[in-house]
Parts: sequence; structure tokens; C-alpha cells
Amino acid sequence: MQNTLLLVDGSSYLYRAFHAMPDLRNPQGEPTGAIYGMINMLRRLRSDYPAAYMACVFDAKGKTFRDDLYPEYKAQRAAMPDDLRLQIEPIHEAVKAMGWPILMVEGVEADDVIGTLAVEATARGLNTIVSTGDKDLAQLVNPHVTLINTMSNEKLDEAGVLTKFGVPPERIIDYLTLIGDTVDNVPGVTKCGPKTAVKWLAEYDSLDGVIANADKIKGVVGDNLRAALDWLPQGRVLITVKTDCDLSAHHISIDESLVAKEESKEAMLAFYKRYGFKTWLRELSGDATAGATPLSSIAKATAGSGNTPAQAGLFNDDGAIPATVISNYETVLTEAQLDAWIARINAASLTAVDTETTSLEPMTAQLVGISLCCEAGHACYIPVAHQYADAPAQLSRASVLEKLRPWLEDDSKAKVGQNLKYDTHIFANHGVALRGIVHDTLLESYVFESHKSHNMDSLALRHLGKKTISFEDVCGKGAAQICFDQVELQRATDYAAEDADITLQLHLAMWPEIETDASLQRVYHDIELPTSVVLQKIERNGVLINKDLLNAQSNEIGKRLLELEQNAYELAEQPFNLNSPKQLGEIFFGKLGLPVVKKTPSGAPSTDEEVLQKLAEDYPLPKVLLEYRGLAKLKSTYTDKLPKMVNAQTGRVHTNYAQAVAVTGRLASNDPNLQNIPVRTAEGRRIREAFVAAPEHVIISADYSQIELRIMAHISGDASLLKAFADGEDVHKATAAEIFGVALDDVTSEQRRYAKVINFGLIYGMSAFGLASNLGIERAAAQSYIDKYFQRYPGVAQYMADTRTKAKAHGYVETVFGRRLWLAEINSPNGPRRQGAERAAINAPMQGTAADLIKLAMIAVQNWLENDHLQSKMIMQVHDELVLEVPESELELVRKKLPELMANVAQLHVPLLAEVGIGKNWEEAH
DNA sequence: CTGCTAGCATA
DNA sequence: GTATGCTAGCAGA
Repeated sequence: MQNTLLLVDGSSYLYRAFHAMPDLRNPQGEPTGAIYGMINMLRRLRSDYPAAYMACVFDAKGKTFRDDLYPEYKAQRAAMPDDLRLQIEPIHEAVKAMGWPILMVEGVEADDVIGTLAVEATARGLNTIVSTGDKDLAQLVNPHVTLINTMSNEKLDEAGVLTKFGVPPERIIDYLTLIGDTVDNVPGVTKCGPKTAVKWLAEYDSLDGVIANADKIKGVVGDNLRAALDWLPQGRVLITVKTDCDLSAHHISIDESLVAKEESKEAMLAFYKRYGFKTWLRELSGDATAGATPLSSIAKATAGSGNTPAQAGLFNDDGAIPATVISNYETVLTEAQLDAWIARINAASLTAVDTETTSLEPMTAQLVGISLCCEAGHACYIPVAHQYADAPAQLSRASVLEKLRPWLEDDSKAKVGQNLKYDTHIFANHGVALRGIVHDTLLESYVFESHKSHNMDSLALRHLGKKTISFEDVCGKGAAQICFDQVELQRATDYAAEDADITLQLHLAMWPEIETDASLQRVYHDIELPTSVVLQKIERNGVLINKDLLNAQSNEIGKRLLELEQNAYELAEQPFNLNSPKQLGEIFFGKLGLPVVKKTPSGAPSTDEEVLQKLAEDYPLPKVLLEYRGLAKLKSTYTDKLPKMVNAQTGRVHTNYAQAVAVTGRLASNDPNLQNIPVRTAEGRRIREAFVAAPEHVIISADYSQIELRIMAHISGDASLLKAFADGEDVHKATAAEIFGVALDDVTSEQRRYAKVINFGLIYGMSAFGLASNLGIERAAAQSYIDKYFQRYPGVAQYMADTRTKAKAHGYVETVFGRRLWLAEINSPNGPRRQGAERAAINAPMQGTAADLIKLAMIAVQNWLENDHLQSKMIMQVHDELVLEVPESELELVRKKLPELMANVAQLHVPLLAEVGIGKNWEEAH
């Protein structure tokens, strides 16, 4: 770009590179992480943003005008860590060798140099790109100046600043002045954060406006503002980036001195050698072997590392596992090693497989390495994409996958893993179809002990008495977490090979428990294992989303929210954050003196929907809040979020179905959750219009009718209830006729509504108290309805009693298919907890059996689609509903067959019924 | 940056 | 009154 100036805020990146990188060292032990990060970043910038002029700007030593103005400036900042200070000089050296002009101006901060040059560039008709990790520089953005953050890949133009901060670039100074900057020790207004600052600036336009109207702002924050009035002008000067520094005095201007030079190969070679960057050295010198660690040293170092005997016998004295297992882990770096392992797994009766990847997102993560284990204690790790500074040469990902493909894709080669649904996605990301999944330790644990945790570290502790290396031990956590491809090979092998080893041992420990119990084995083998294969396909199919429609809805809702917000401010006679229950409570119950209806568990007055409904009868503000809450939820959770979750490659949303989290056997959906898309209100249902079918396809949805009540009829065997379903009656209406003692045809809609609430209450293990509060009636009246119900449906009463008894005696209840649902607190001495467990015990068999049924239906539907070579695809499961995307040519077929498969998936004492809907989108299909 | 609470969407 | 997951605000690092 001939008309572009590229400025890098070197000082801000120094810190970020230092903290983002692991503690890398060269052979001499000198720290090199920040150097590595910095070089990497500059290389990428130069290729991504070719510019006529460029410079890397650093802070110089010495005081600046800000120190004179405010001695406390940056006073709180901790001294630079030694390990970073040691890297400053080398970084300057590297930047120069790379051909970048460096600017360091004594007495002028890097920010001010950047600001001044950006203004000069604009005056000369140039566009400026500022690469920084510091939000303060957002104040410089205008049509000719853009910020980029290479660490987060974020790009901020004028619109971007407005979106990110809620104020335009010309208000950033005011905004930052109000908030203050804790890093530089510049105070703002106490308790004023981003939300409040945006609110004030929206109300009074500018900092000067806020200052002029300071007396109008109520509350503690208003007092804080008034206390800060004297300070704010000074704060503003500190926050403001100078754009008029006299750089000419330092002979700096945008001329040939800011034109990048060729990288000096000789200097870089010397530099890489000096600091031990072997991969780059190899790259630059064109010598493929330079610096590669000899294989033998790794093999030696790794074999036998972590030589702890596993104390398997401690917890499993059934002899399934040898009492001591000596771990012997191998890093596979050569063709010969790989061939030896392929021979082993081809001969093995069962092999544990595990993948290491670049992220936890199943659809986008890339393979970093594979571990295998077919004999407890003997495992290997095959790294294929580790790329830290001096990583040894590895076999390529493509070649390893091609060599392993015949085995991976062979249905007859038995595999076990921990959540292989994830690994299946990873292999699919590279064009390999994982087959032959015969066991999954995640599902074994889930079927065996639904209520316990199923992650590998806790499983290893529980079943093998072994403390494993955790992912966090290896990669750290939070912001400082590194990608697995940055992990040093020996450490990676210790961790990854152990995972495969432990997986195999876990299987050997848990399988006997399941194998010897016919019900558990059936649930595991006939339901959970095949379900996981189906789920992987559904996730991969994804759901097509109309982004434009959602964006339009977001805009529309956004406008309405602004109106409601203003409306609320007027009613409250002050601005406040409508999203903050705390602030809302202060206004409602403090300022306006509204009555407290109920309290939250932690004692604060509640402002939830029920309370607002009640208060809305007498006051105007709660009504506004109700509409605001409803719309804000739709916008933030759905219309804003879903478009962002669309996969760039497929144009679809790919949820993740968690198969082992819900203790009842249900699935859970996350990232995004597709099981809570609104349906009750008209406003909410519009979101379903954005769940669309591809061209020449339709959405077909089928849901089980009254599934849990039917299951209650089946399990309880209650004659009246069974008859109602057998006769195909409206079950709520039938219940109402029984309770109110009237003929079916005389049931009023009010009576039916009551009966419906009671039916749902029964499924949830309700009490008279709960029923009363739900129906808004006296407790005694509720109790008499319940008594009447149990009198009319004695089988149901018996079932409730039996369930409680069984739960207390065994600690678990069962579904119709024999799934065990454990109730940890069923015998708790704590009354409320125990009662909670009793209600859960009553609900669990119904919810759990429904979950079993739809899982069986999913397996049946997938089998049918595949056996008949149909193009139709399952794309969602919502507890009692299956959603398919169907080519128009298969519409009639699916419309007929889908509900049949669902209804006939099991023969209960009641008929099962599935109802079908068809449309161009999910809303129409209902 | 992390963990907590409040609130709310679904079956 | 059962079972989930997600967002925003906020307090304490």
C-alpha cells in the first residue's frame, strides 16, 4: 500500500508478548519468550499490512511532561520483571536486523509519537494503521486511522470503536477520563466503569457536559463524580495522546527514514544462533537438519519418565489391572517408530486413542499430536505440529494421518477413548473418518455413576488411585494458557501418552462393572455408544442460520431498548443501568419506595419477572422494565450471539451436545445452546424464523406428545391414566374431569388449565405449597386438589411412594430401560436438601426414560437415513423433539416415516405419539 | 482475570 | 416443584 503508514506500539507489545509466551529459554538459560513473540508479530504484520512507511515505536528512558504534571503517573506500576528487561536490548537488535525503522524519543512517550505521526500522515493524505494492544489509542481513530491488535486479531475503525466502547473515537478521551486508568495510576470517578461512563456521555454528550450537569446525577456515583470535579481536567490531559509533539527537533518525519529495509539475513542468522531459535535458523539457512535434537536423546529422556507405579490394586482388588504398571512412554519422531506402532495397533484387540489439538472447539481445532496405547503402561505420542522455538523435526501431520488412515477408518479395529466424539471431529477436520469405536470411558463412567464427575483426572483418581498430569499443569490456565503446539515434546509426551494409557486402564477398571450388569450394559451398549456416533454427525451437519434476519432483528430490538431506557430514566428521574438488578433495587425499594414482594436467597429484594408483574399492577416503571428485560435477553443471548457462532467455513451453527452432564440421562447443548431457543412469546418465536432450510430443502420437526405423562402412566400402571391415553383423550381435560367431578364435555378452560398445572407439578414431584404458589391459591385448596388427584389416580400415588422408598433404600432410581439415576442427597440429614432429592427422585425416572426413548429414536432415524441412502439430515435434538433438514424430494417420505420410527421405538403400556411440522424454517415447522 | 449472584431461555 | 446453559453486573484480586 503506497499510501499507508504502519506504526507499531512496541512498548505495549513488549509486555503483552512477555506475558503471552511461556518461559522460553535458550541453551544458555537466557529468557527468550518476549523476543520470540515480538519477532513473530512483526513478521506477520509486515506480510499482512504492506506499507510504504513503517516504524516500531518504543518508550525512551526519562521523564515526560506527564510526570511533571502528575508525579504519581505510573507510580503504581511494578518494576519491569528482570526476565523482560533482559530481552529489551535483544528485541531492539532483532527489530533493526529485520529492517524495521525504530523510533525512541527521549522525553516523549511512544503513544505521543504515534499520535503525532498519525496526524502528520493524515495531513499528507496517507492512511495510518496503528498496531497496539492498548485501548487508549482508540482516541486516534478516524476515517484515515485504524487500530489493529495482532494478539487478538481485532481491527478497530470508527464503527469498531463505537461498537466496542459504546462511544465514538472523539469521545474516547472523555470516556477514559471518567473511568480512569489503574495501570498508569490515573484516577477517574470512583465506581464509574464503562457502563456508567457510556450512560453519562449519552445523556450529556461530553465530559464537559457531564461536569456541567454533575449536580443532577444522584446516588453514590453522583457524589463520587462531584468529588472528582477538580481532578477531571487534569486527568483528561494525562489521558489525551499528544498529536503535536515537535518531532522535527529530533529529525523525525515521514520520509525515507521510515521506509523499511530488507531484512539482513546475515544479522538474523547470527541473532537466531545467539538466542537459540533453531527452527528459524533452519528455515533461514535452508538446512533441514540444523539444530534437530538427536532422536536418541529424546527417546532416552522420555522412556521411563514419570516412573511411578500406578496403585491400581488399591481401589480395584478384582485383579483386572496389574498392581504395578510401569509407564513407558515413547515420542514417535521417525517413520520406523511409527511403523512399529502401526504393527502393534493392528495386532491389538483394543487400542486407546487420544488427540491433542489447538483448541477445544471441535469444528475448528487442528490436530497437534496423536497418542496410542494397547497395553497398560506402554503408550506413545506422535507429535505432528508442535512449533515452539526449537522444536525437533516431527513427522508431518499429513503423512502420519495417511499412514494411520487404514487403521483409523477400519470398523474392525477396536478403539477406546475418553469422549471420542470430540476426537472424531478432529480427525474429520483433516478428512479422516474415525470408525470402530467400541468403548468410551466417558460414557462408561456416566452409565456407571451418573452423578459423579467424568473428567479423566478425577476418574483416574477414583478408579486407579492415580494422580495424572492435568492439562493446566502443562499449558497453564486463563489468559496465560498456551496452545498445546507450544508444549515441549518431552513434556507433551508425558501428558499425552499418559492420557491414552490411563484411558485404557480406566476401561479395564470400569468395564467389568458394566459388563456384569445386564441393564447397565444395555444402556451403555444399545443407547449411549450409538448415540455418541449419531450426535457427532448431527453436530457436524449443523444448522443453517439466516444471519441477515437476526442482525435486522438485533437492530430493531436495539432501537426499542433505547426508547425503553429513556422512558425508564424519566420514570426514575435519573439514569441507571437497567441490566443491574442491584441498581434497579436501589431505585425501586430505596428511591421510589416500592413494596418488597420477595427476597433473593442472599437477602436482597428480588426484582425478577414475578415481582415486576406484581408491581406493574400499581406502578409504571416495572412495566417498562418487563419489556426491557424480555427484549434485552432476546438481543444479548440470541439475535446478537447466534450470528457470531456461525462457522465461517460451513455457514452453519454447530452446537456441542454434552452427553454426560445431565444426571437424568438427557443431553445438554452448548456453544451455542440450541435447546433454549425461545418459543413461548411471539417476539421470541421470530428467532426461530432464522433457523432455515437450505434451498430446495424443508425443515421437518417431530416432537413426542405428552411424553413424560405417558411414561408416568406406563410406570405407575394407573388404570385411569392408561385408559385416557389409550383412548386418545386430551389428558389435561381428562384429568380436570376427574378432579372436578364433571363430564369430559363440561370441562371449562379454567378447569383444564388447573389440571395442566397439576399434571406438570406431579412430574416435578410437587408439594401443596408449590402448587398453591403456582396457581395463586390457598395451600389448603391446593392440598385438596392433590388429594383428589391421588384418590382418582391411586396408581400414581402408589408410584410416588414406591419411588421415594426405592431411592432411599438404594440411593438411586431407574428408568424403564434400566439407567441408574443416583440421588446423592436422598438420605441427607439436611431437611431441605433431602426433600429436594426426593423431588428429583420422582422426576428422574420420567425425565430419564424420555431421554432414553429419544436417544433410541435418534439411533433408529440415523440408521434408516443411512441404510436407505437418503439425503435428509438430523440437525437438532431438543429433549422431546427431533429436527431434520430434508430435500423437497424426500419430504413425503420423511413426513410419514419419522413419526412412525419415533412412536415405535419401544412398546410401552401406552401408545407413543409424535407430531410432525413442516416449513421453510423452524418456526413454520411447529 | 476469576468466581459469584441474579435473572431467564428451553423441555 | 424437575433438568439444563448463558448473559450481565459486580466484587475481590
